[in-house]
Amino acid sequence: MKTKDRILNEARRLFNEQGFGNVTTAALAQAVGIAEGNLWYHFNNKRALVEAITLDFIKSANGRLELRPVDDDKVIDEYAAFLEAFAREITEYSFLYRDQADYGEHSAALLEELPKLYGESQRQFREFFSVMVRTGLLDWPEKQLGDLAVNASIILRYGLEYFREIGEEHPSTAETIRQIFAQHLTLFEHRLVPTAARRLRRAFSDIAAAVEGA
Amino acid sequence: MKTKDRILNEARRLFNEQGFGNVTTAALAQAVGIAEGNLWYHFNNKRALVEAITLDFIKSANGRLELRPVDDDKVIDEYAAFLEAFAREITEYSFLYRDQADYGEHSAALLEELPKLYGESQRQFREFFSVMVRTGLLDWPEKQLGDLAVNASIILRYGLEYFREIGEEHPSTAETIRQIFAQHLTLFEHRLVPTAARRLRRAFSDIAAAVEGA
DNA sequence: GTCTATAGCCCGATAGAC
DNA sequence: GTCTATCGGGCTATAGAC
Repeated sequence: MKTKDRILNEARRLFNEQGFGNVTTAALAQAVGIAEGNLWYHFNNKRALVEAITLDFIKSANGRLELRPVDDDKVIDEYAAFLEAFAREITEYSFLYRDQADYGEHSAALLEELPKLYGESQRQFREFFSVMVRTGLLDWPEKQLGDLAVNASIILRYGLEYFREIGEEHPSTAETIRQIFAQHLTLFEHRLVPTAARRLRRAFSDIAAAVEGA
Repeated sequence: MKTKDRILNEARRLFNEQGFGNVTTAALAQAVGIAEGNLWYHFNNKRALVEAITLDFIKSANGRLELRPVDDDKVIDEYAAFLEAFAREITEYSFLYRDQADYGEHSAALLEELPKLYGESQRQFREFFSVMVRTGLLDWPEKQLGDLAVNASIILRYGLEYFREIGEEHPSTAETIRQIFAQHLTLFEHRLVPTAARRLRRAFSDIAAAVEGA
């Protein structure tokens, strides 16, 4: 891999792990295995790292948004695949949201994209739920699917932080991911046909394993 | 107010607003209206500020935890009062959770207290829901009240951040508070008797107004 | 109890050799 | 494309006058 990409990967990893402000450029250079001055050959300043990672994030999010329900018979599997992509995205780019106060304003590219990303994301959740309702798997008033979509987003978006905060011991990240998926499922599991609920819970284990490998 | 208390209030306000790492002691001293060196007379170092604020937080949280349902006929009003206290606490001490990576380890006092605080907090939610179920206001399986309590905690704890992130324009903090209360209500509103739902929504407006004044 | 002056450190970033 | 050497600046914290 090119040095520039190694820097970006390591920066994203460290920012997520320790917070943007807590990662010194010296530590980043050391982690990459290059001299600190070499960073400034590839990027003008620390802020430019955020801009570059943001571009990757937008690409990743737009790819995830394309995961729509296409086959009614497989909506549960498709939903599970979508959740996996969503969880990956959240874990891989969490510092972009979390540390905004730290690195300052979002890049212009992200500011322009954000409202669309959030709006589309809500619509994406609603679409999956709609298909579940239409195929008789989920019993939920169409009018209230929007609220359910918001609640699901929040649980998935902040679940990792929540379980970290409450300090429960977890054997692995995979186990925590599985836990927030299970938690989001409790939002509507009581209105889901039992076979669908079981299939989702089974799918979550696979997702958790896949995310852990990342 | 004593200088020491003015420092603590201003520090908590600035930390919440800008993040612990982004508040320089020079800026804090200026905001309080004292010389920077004077800070180090009252506190040994920046970290000591966190310890002191933590003690206030523990006191506040333990006070909030005492809000239990006592009168079955007034459980909705009591629940609303509890939510108000919870929202205040979250907004007044949010940096303690959010910026932990920034200021390092929690104080020993908080580390010892945290598991109890979270456990009691879940029990508190469950108790209110239990009374609603017992008095026929809420139709929910007793077994699944724990999940509902977790979901409610997450929505209330991270709702402010979520609505800030998605960048929706809000006329005021009070309006956002009202919005996260309404959002958490959608978790169980469809199983709540209509009169109770209406009373809660009305109570939220009062809460929002009260929090705004803080 | 509050102030001024300043020490000492670490950070992000630059210059220039190779 | 990568390195070493170093700078200016902002930060936390100390010393000591008042």
